[in-house]
Amino acid sequence: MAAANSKQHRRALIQTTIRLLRKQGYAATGLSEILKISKAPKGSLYYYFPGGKEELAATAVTAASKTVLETLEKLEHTTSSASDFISRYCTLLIGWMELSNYAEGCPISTTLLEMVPQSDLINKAGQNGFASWKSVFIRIFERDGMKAQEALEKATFLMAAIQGALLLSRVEQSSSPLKGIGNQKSFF
Amino acid sequence: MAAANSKQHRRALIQTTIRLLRKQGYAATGLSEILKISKAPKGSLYYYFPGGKEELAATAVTAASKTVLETLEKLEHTTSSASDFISRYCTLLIGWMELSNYAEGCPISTTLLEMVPQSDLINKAGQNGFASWKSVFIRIFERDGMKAQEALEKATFLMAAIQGALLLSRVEQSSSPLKGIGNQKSFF
Amino acid sequence: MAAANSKQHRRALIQTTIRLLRKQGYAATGLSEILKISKAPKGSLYYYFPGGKEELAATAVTAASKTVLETLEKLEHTTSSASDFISRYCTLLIGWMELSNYAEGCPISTTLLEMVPQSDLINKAGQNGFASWKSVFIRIFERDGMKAQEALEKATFLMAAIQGALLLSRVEQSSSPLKGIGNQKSFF
Amino acid sequence: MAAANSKQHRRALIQTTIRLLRKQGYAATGLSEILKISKAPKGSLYYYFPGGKEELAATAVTAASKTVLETLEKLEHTTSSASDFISRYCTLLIGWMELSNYAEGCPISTTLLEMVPQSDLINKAGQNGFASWKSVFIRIFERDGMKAQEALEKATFLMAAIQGALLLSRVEQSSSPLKGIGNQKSFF
DNA sequence: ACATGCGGGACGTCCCGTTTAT
DNA sequence: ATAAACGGGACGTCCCGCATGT
Repeated sequence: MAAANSKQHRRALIQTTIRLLRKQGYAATGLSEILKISKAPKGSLYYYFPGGKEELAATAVTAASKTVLETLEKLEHTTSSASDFISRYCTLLIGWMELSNYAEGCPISTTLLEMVPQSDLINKAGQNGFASWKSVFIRIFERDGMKAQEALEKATFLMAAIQGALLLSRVEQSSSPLKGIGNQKSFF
Repeated sequence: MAAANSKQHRRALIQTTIRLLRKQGYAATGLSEILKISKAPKGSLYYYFPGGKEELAATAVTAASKTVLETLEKLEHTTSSASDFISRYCTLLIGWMELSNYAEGCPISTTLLEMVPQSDLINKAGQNGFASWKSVFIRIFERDGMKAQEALEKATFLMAAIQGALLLSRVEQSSSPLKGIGNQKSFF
Repeated sequence: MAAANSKQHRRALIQTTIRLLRKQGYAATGLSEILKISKAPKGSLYYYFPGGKEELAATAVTAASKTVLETLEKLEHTTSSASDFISRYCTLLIGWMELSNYAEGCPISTTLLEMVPQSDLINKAGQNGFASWKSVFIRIFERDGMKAQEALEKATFLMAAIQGALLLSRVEQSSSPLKGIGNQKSFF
Repeated sequence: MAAANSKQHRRALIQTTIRLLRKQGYAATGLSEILKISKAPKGSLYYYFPGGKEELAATAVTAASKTVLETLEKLEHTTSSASDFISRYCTLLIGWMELSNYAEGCPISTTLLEMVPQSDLINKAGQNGFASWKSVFIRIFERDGMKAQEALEKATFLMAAIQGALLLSRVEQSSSPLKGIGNQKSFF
């Protein structure tokens, strides 16, 4: 029954791509590797993503961003202060990093660093993703009574610190950079 | 006389690799591309770097790290407070980012994100590089009278913030994340 | 109402195929290219031509041959001598070649050279086409009072000369081979 | 011993390509097919022909042209009149066509028809080949006492007739078009 | 009758990173 | 210290089934 798993291949393709991009980045991830793991036929890939690897990757970046966004929003609704939000988010990240042996950090940053100068499509996807996360951060700070301008600055700063900590954490194989953010009183 | 430009080829190879890794990362950088730009003969590459691409890249990472370290040390000696150091460093980074149209951020982070799970050699080179930079940051904070433990934490945090800001800056094509760090009073 | 442009897609498919085969030959002409240009849906192709690409090409060869035949017959009826016929035909061909910048010669010879050893269908279509043209040539010579046997030989020779001249004309990007035939007194 | 068959692979590649181009044309001939038959490693192809398929094909066209040229020159030196030359050449061609079951005509015309509008390299190779053959034809006619201008015209005409006859011969699976040229008194 | 969505795998070409032999 | 030669795999995309509409 072909219709049954109609868009199943498409989904599998995207999910597999998200995983591989997170681990290896764009260039190191072969289409054939994606195909093998996702068990999707090559023809489907070309059918769903006529733009080939680039389009698939951009779609994966968008999808991964959305997943992160959902986590952030859930956290937004289950915490009451920015301080609480930050420390709980860091705890979450630390858990993931340790679980994956510091192999899986931000799902999109590797790909973005590689591809921003080379693919508008992926660049756009990344910008949108980052912007959507930042919106949550901004709301968090505003909820604490901060003014718009200051909240924006703090949010940007927080995003940078987290991204950087994930990067360092990966390279140093240690969660201490992330711990540093959780403890930091710097944001208030 | 081949001996004249004896190690010239080696140098050219490394410098070219640094440039390309910074822009495109590891996987996207072809050996043939390096060869063409550096004008080194193909045989030389394997003569100087028997470990092939991986060894060349690790060497490039180390060399690039050293260049950054020298910049940091120079800054260390021409500033008197951590606050001054940070703001001047950010100004420097902003200048470079704007000059390169946000294309050239940290010279090694892209490569590290790609290769840490796959190459011990490169991973080590990156860890050493990061550690050497961090040492400077620690000294900066200690010079301000901070205690060792606190200086370490601040230094780690600062590194994360800068790395993250460079990343965001590249993706968003804007220097505002870097500006945020310069203005931030968060480190004190 | 689908029936309105019922066979329109079929026609478009054939006409597009004729054009592409003339320019690029069989193998270089992709089904997807034909589909895109003709704006016919993929399903239609296999509905009208269950034999796929081969059948479509054979149909196109037949159709193109018929168009040429009609030109020849018109010329047959508007000229009175073989000599006149030949020179007017060459003038016609020269005009087309120059107009298309020597890109469009015989509409079927490229395809035939490629496919004769590989497709009976296309081979047959080509043989029929050539035979139909030759009939006109024969009649032309007989009209001049030539005997059947001699007319056949002259017709074959004339066909060869024209085909060869079109080929040379294409390669040399010059109409001089065709001019040579027009001036030739060789056929009498 | 790799050095022994140093350029052997190169030679094999070219010879195989000549054969396949003659039979199937350019587009239908796959690089992998060439590789398999010639038993040359894939890397060698790229090494000897950095321009890929196009360069290989152009080289093959040139080589094939030269072989034909040598045949023509040998014939030039073993015949005394143009008439003799033509009839002996046609006899030769007829023999080859019948031997190969009308599968192998002019070694380069199929490729040229396909590629002239698409590859300058191949176009040039073909033009040079054709020109070199024509030179022989011209000398043949001049040797008979013909004036330069007339010899040129006759030579062009003869080339066209032969090329066309080979084409027809292939399509009609019969050597009669070639026989027609041999018998023809048209050239004098 | 006609059209389409979706799927399937085979190659095609390019080029990469690497040894072997000077 | 370098040239010559190698083999593997990347990505693209091609031509073609079967389902399913309408």
